Amino acid sequence: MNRLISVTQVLKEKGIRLTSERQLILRRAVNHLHFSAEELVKDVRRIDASVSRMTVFRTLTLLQDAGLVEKHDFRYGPPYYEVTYGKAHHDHLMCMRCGEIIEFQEPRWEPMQEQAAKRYGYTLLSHTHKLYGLCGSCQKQHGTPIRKEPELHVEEIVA
Amino acid sequence: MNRLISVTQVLKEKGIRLTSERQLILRRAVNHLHFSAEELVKDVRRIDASVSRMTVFRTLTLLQDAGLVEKHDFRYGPPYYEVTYGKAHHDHLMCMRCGEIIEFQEPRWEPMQEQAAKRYGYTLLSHTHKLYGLCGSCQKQHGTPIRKEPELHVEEIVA
DNA sequence: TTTTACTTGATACTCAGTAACAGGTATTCT
DNA sequence: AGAATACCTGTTACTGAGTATCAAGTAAAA
Repeated sequence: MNRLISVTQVLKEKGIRLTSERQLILRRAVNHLHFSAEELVKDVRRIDASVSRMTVFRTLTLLQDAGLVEKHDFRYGPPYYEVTYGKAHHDHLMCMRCGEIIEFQEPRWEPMQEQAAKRYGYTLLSHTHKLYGLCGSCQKQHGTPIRKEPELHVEEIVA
Repeated sequence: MNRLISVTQVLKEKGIRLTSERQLILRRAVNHLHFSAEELVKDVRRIDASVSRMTVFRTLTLLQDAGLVEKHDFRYGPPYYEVTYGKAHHDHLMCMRCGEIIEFQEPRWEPMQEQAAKRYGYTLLSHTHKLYGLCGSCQKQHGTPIRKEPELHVEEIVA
């Protein structure tokens, strides 16, 4: 499992220069599953404070454009990034209380999505599918959820 | 179709004071299908400049908490808000080039989502499902898409 | 009528980036 | 090797989308 090496390989093939800053950023990124941009900045700068915030952001968009990293807007909290290179496409399930994120695959849905898009004359290029709920242990703990939902739903939980 | 009246009804029932500012904001909100916060601010202040940006934001979160308005993070552009009160749940299909947003219903998916969540011990409370692609007329217009996708995908389009 | 609770606008701040630009480092060309 | 070019980086400043604080105003309740 040396994802880092194959990622740098891909960058080289795309003619993207692999500077020491980018190497460090990549090394830190593959080390997290889901991370916010600001988290990555802190993480990188803790190791080498001379790397600027800008470079982290720039590298992040670079990697996104190269299709190696994906950005996910979850409903709660900041956007999360994820190194998707070498991973199969997957959807996300998030616990609204503790914030746990689970990745799951559901390939059966893809033809249906394709079909739905086609109904409106669209060609489908990508999609995001996110489920929100309560994980097993959070279901047991009553009280105010950390990440609030519309009243209606909250009532459902408490009941 | 007087959605405004029933919305204000709901607010009254929830004990939310219906001030003149909130009334104006609501009136403008139901007038748009999808709107960004900043758009709504401009729209409201064009009519009554004494209403502050803050009040618009506060009202927006108020309405979200009451379950009357939903916020959607699309991959391209700012977050969009939508008055969902009185509308059935729906998913979204967005054109990556022109930004058109189509709402569609796919109730057959819901039990499957329920099931996926259950597999991980989760109780499902809500979900977002967004499809991205090119609409009919944008498919014909070659050239650089306005809203860029990872290289891999763009190649697919052009090919 | 007075107290209390809710609303509002002003100001300042945060978080997640983007833009502009000058200086530095690689690459490539000759 | 040296010059020209392209690519990278850090600094500073800015924007967009909000959040936090607070004082003043307004409405509701006691």
